[in-house]
Amino acid sequence: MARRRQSVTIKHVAADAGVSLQTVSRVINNEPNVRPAMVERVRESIAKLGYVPSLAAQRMGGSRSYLILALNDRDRTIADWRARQGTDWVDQMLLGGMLTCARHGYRLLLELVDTHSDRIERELAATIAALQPDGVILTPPHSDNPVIASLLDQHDIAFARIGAQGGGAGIALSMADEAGARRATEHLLALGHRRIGFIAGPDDYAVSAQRADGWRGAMREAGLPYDGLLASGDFDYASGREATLRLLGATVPPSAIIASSDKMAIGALAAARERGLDVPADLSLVSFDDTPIARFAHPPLTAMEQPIAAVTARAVELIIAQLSGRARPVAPVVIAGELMVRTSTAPPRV
Amino acid sequence: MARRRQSVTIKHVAADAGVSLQTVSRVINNEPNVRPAMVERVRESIAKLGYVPSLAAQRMGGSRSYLILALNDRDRTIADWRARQGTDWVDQMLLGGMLTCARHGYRLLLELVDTHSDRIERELAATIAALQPDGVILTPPHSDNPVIASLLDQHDIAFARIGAQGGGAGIALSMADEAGARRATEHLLALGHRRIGFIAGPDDYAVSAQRADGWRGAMREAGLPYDGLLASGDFDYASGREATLRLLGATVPPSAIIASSDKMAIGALAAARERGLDVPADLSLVSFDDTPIARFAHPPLTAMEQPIAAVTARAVELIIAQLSGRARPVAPVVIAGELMVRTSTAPPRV
DNA sequence: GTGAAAGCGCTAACAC
DNA sequence: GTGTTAGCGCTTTCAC
Repeated sequence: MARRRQSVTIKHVAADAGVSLQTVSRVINNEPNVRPAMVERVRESIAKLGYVPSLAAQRMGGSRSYLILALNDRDRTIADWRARQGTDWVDQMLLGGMLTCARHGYRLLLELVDTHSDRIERELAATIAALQPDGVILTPPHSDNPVIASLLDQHDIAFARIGAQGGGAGIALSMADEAGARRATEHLLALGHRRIGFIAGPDDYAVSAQRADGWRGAMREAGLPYDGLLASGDFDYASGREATLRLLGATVPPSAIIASSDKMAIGALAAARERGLDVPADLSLVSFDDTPIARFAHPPLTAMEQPIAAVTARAVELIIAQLSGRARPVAPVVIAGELMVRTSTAPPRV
Repeated sequence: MARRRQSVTIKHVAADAGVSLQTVSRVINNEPNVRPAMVERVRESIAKLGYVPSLAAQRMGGSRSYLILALNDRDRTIADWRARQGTDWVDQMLLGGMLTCARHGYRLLLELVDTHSDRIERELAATIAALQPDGVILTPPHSDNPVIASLLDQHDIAFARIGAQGGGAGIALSMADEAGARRATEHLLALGHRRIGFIAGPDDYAVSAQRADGWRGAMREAGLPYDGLLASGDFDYASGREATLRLLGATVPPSAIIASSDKMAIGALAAARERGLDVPADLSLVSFDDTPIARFAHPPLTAMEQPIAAVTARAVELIIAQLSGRARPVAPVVIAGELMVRTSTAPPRV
């Protein structure tokens, strides 16, 4: 294999414009100390020759790689891809992240890492060594993993934690999960529901507790009891179905249920059907995430949207801002989703 | 910003193992001319120090970047992401491509490029200059773009063309579109249909013609006419609906329709409903792609699967094989999808 | 089989 | 303001 060389390098541009390499470098990086006339001349040469700097060389010379990693849980991501159920978390991240990166001359690279493994530290260290990313975006459940956070901090890599509470290193970005659950609960309360069940997600996801807190808070404020109305699952279909069967088996079953994921809500729908209950006439259902599956369900599910694209876009912007020397926000950045009201919710039977 | 340096470099390993840089390099790259004992010693040092070579430095020194680009159409991809209809082409590419790349020490990077633009050449040249990928995977409609092919060829970059016919540079990989359309048609013929309509895709996609040919071939072999049974769309919902209304407006309308995409099939479903037709009782429907939307439709659609993950995985393997000096396959590599029979197809009314 | 030297394309540090 | 110098971490070439 022949040595693959750049066809047009900074040298060619420097020669063409009759300046030094350094001046060209300064123009490329929008650095000060270049006369406008020079800038102009260099820009012309760049355009004429079609010069584009090599990412690898930029990384080698300087401190930047122009690479931002989107770290997702390997098992869950692959399982979602294989299942082909329309889970579009990754797509929404790419939508928000790639486009925003591109606007700033960065690239977003998706990386899958094994959460539950004790090898995670070694795995991530290897990725960092190989890629030398300028920034990393952590998604649940990685967002709340202290091992990852301290490793990134050690390496002095800017990082964002999506769905995380504030505190600790990194930029915390929240999708207002507690408020969202509150909003969902209030929607049901407004419809006249009094017994509202809640299916929480797994404990290793911080958002699980946040959502449950929102529901509890809204119930409390409405002066309603919530004992025996909480069940929990693992975000997947089967667990949603089972949790629903448990809730419906109570002596006074709920007239509405909020599930912490679309998939659990679909499981809840199935459970309701098994029990001969009509949704929404006998049981109202609200889900979280608003992935395509929620829209395609019958009936279409009322769902709390997760503004993943917007959050990822913001995460990229904040990382790049931090790279440019601006301070990272201390308080968590909150980007709330909307409640998409569809036909799985209705007033309870009287 | 402080200069970001590698924590463990080839130098550290060389020092630890008491050998030269070159010997370490040889071990990393599995090159000959190193005694087994040396290999062993170097491997131990690598493991002990947790050394991982820097991609950027590997690219700078040698000929490889260990990067493979997956080139997708920008507008269509973004539109699909925004629509959130469960289109999972990108996900399936990542599933097949990322995992296979990882297995060989490569990374897959998704890149969106504007197809229709005349700037495509410049845009792609810039991407090549910046990233210096070792390989590129072209997806429709890029697969059939001669400008892209010749540019990659010039730069001596290995590339695969998914959904392309053979001939020309690059590795052609086909999902057996003609055979698939034939298979879909035969399925309907076996059910007893005689008038089978076909909604083709847009002309700039080579697969459009291939699929139409498969349908025509099967009809011809069955001794059936197909005049007035062909309509065409742009792969999207509205065009599928309109094409169906046209086909159903004929004096002797079809009893079955094959749509060249899931979205057009959903449009066809809507059109049938508008005309008061029941699917499958009055009209059988088969779609192409088998994205999640086909499964979630009512009734679930019989669909020709596109084995995108498998094809992408194969494309990565062939590109890496070519990089290692093996010859690229001359004939197109064919990976056929299966016909997923669901409840949108049934015998015609007698 | 192994090592020393040169260079990939770029930027940081420093001189002017 | 601008140019010069010295690397970054690796592979290639060529000598031994």
